[in-house]
Parts: sequence; structure tokens; C-alpha cells
Amino acid sequence: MAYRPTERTEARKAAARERIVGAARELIAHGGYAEAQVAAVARRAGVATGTVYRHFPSKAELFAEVFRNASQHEVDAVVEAAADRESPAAARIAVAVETFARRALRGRRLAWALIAEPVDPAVEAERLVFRRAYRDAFAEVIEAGVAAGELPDQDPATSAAALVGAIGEALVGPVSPTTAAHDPESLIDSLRDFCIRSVTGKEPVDVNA
Amino acid sequence: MAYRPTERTEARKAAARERIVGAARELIAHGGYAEAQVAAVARRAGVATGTVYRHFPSKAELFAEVFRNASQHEVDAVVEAAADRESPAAARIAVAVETFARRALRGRRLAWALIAEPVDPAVEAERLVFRRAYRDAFAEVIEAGVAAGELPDQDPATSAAALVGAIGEALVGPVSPTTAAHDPESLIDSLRDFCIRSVTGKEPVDVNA
DNA sequence: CAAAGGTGTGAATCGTGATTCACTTCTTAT
DNA sequence: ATAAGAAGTGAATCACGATTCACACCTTTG
Repeated sequence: MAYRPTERTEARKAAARERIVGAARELIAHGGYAEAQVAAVARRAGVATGTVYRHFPSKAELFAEVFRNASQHEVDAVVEAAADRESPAAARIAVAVETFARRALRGRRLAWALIAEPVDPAVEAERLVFRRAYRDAFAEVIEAGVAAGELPDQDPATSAAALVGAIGEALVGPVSPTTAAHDPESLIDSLRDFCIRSVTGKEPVDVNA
Repeated sequence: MAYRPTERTEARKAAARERIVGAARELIAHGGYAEAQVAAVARRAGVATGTVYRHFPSKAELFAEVFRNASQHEVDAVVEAAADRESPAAARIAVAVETFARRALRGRRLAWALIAEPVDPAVEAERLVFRRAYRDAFAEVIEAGVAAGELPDQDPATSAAALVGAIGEALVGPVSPTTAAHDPESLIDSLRDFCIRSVTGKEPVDVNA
């Protein structure tokens, strides 16, 4: 034997892999799944079509990785926003919703791809993980709130799923009010209030800074 | 000229058309869009592949019709349930949600196809009409409730979109709690309460019969 | 009954993109 | 320098379904 991959080549390989993932994410963010054909990804990453297959066994695997990365990033932001277990449940929900919404509106197309766009089953499985992660984050807060007597009795899983659906639909759904011209901040306010009411059964008090 | 289609032949033609639409709906209800290839629809309808194209210019048109039929049916049921303008907004929302939910749970797969499943753009346009119809139905009730001072001030379009999303996700979404074994009635109760809280900002009073 | 349309048929065609693979180019180790 | 294993290339191949179309079969009208 005469050739053994060395640190430098490994790094180069890893870099190429990341360029491919990045190119795929950019294409998805721009035109969704349809725009992200393997050949297009390769072109944008500056490699040949075949090279993509040196790094990923299939298109589905590549996209699964893209989804995994992007969604982990989003979920982390929301979880972190709601992390303070000392503050009241309503405030935690409020800040989580705002974080979710603000980020989604910033990258509308990518958010739509992550939340709702048609993908093939292997990628759908990643999406499931992602949505479940959101749901669990909300469910945890709701559960804590109910336990502390701050929130009315309710099924945390159902409420959390409904929250995820409500936020997704209001922000990037096909009938999102944002489709029409609309001020993003006021949309976020409306949505936050909706979410607060839904879990507290009370009018939201103004928590704004 | 020697041949002019007569009533009987027209009827036969219409019947064939309906068989095709019905077959398509059944396949969608069973396995979603993926299962409903033109050849499969034709087989199930008992006609040849080409015959489908004597009745519809393209697959997309056929499916648009299927969606239109099925969704009109659903929307009508919900609108009718909430039709009584004399009763309080909260009660109208409650009954609309229950109707929506109960029907969706009865035909889970079809509901998913109507609400959320990947479809091609021509069909997506139908879906948009459908979701918008739901949204408008809810928005109308919310608006009336706000005007009557029964509901707190809110943006009806946003609340209505969020409701549609919440219901859809909780019922047929990928993270629906119904995925796990769950009692449908208690899910409906939880969801209805969630929706009532979200628009009223109050604990739901027991409206049950 | 013959002519003239209509309607049904299903195998062949087409379009779209993912995937492959024989070949080239690069890296490292001797 | 040279051998050997990695990695890159992109044109060719494949898979999959929608769509077409030349032909056969029905209905109706004169």
C-alpha cells in the first residue's frame, strides 16, 4: 500500500462535503426542493455531479443532513429562548413563539421547506424529528405551567402540537396572512397573543420590554 | 354529419367520468397522492389509461376536481355547523372545531391529503382555495364576535389561520398526538378547549349538550 | 346499411432527474 | 520516480410515470 489519507486531505474532503451541504441548503432556501436537483447542487458547490455521490449515498441522505442541520439550529434557538425555568410559563411561551416566528419570517422560503414543503419519505422522517422537537419543547413548558398551577388543566401534547401547527400555518402556510402585504411585527404580536390565550385562557398582559 | 351524442351516451360518459373521479379519491384516501398514478386510477375505474385523458386534459386537472369535490363537502359541513349567527361566537367556534375534527378523524388519510400532503402546483391551488375557505369561515365568526364585544380584540385573519393550522396539525399532522394510541373524543375535547381559549382568552365553559 | 363522428384502448413514447461507472487526476509512501 | 489507493469527473444509463396516438369499436343519422 502506498497512499494513506492524511489530515490535510481529510480536511479538504470534509470541506467539499460542507460545500455540498451548504449549496443544497442555499438552493432549498431559494427555490425549495424542486430547485435543488443533484446536478444543480453540484454545480453550485463547484464539483461534478458524481462527486456528490462520493460524499452521500443518495440525494435523500444529503437532504436529510441538510434538514438535520438547519432544523437543529432552529430548534436550539427556540429551546434556548424558553430555557429559563424560573420565569412564568406564559412568558416562556411568549418568547418561544416570538423566536420561532421571527426566525421563520427572516428566512421564509427555508422555513417553509423545513416546516411544510413536500419532500420524499427519507427526508420527511427528519422533518418529523424536527416538528416533534418543537412540540416537545412547548409541551415541556406547558406541563411545567400546569403543574405549577399557572396554566389551566390541558393535555400538553395536544396543546403543543396545536401551537406548532398554529405558528406554522400563520407564518408560512398557504393561507398565511403574510401572503398579503402585512407588517411582520404586528403579525408576530397577533400570533403571540393568540398562543398565549390558547394555553393560559387569559388575556395576555403586556410583557414587552 | 351522422352522429350526434344523445342523452343516453352523455349519461354513460358522465358516469365514466364519475367512476374515474371516485377511483382517484379512493386511491388518495388509501395511499395518498403517490398511490394515485393515472394507470392505477384507470385500472380501478375499469377503463384504459388513455380513457382518463378523454375526460381530463391532465392528471393535475383530474386531481383538482377530486380536491374540489372533497373539500367543498368538508367546508360546507363546517360552515353549516357554525351558521347560527344568533349564538355566541365561542359556541360557534366550538361546534365548527368539533365538526372539522370529527370528520377529519373519520377519514384520516383523505384529510391529510386535503390539508397537507404534497401535491403539484395546479392541485395546490385548489388546496389554497380550500384552506382559505376554512380560514374565512373562522374569520367571519371571530370578526362577528369581536364586533359584538364577546371576544377580545385580535386580528381575525391571523387567528383564523392559526386555528386552521392548529386543528390540522393536532389532527393529522406528522406529530399529531393521535399517532400514538389516543382516544379520539378526548383529543377533540382538548383541541376544542384549546381553540376556545385561543380566541376568547377565557376558560371554556362546558357547552356540551 | 353506410357514413361520420365519438369513445375506448394500451403499448410505445417522452421527459425529467437520479444514479452509475470507466476513466482521469491527485496524493502519499516507498 | 513509481506504484497504489483515493477522489473527481460528466456523459451515459436507468427508472418512473405521465402523456400520446394509431387503431378498433360503438352509436347515431340519412
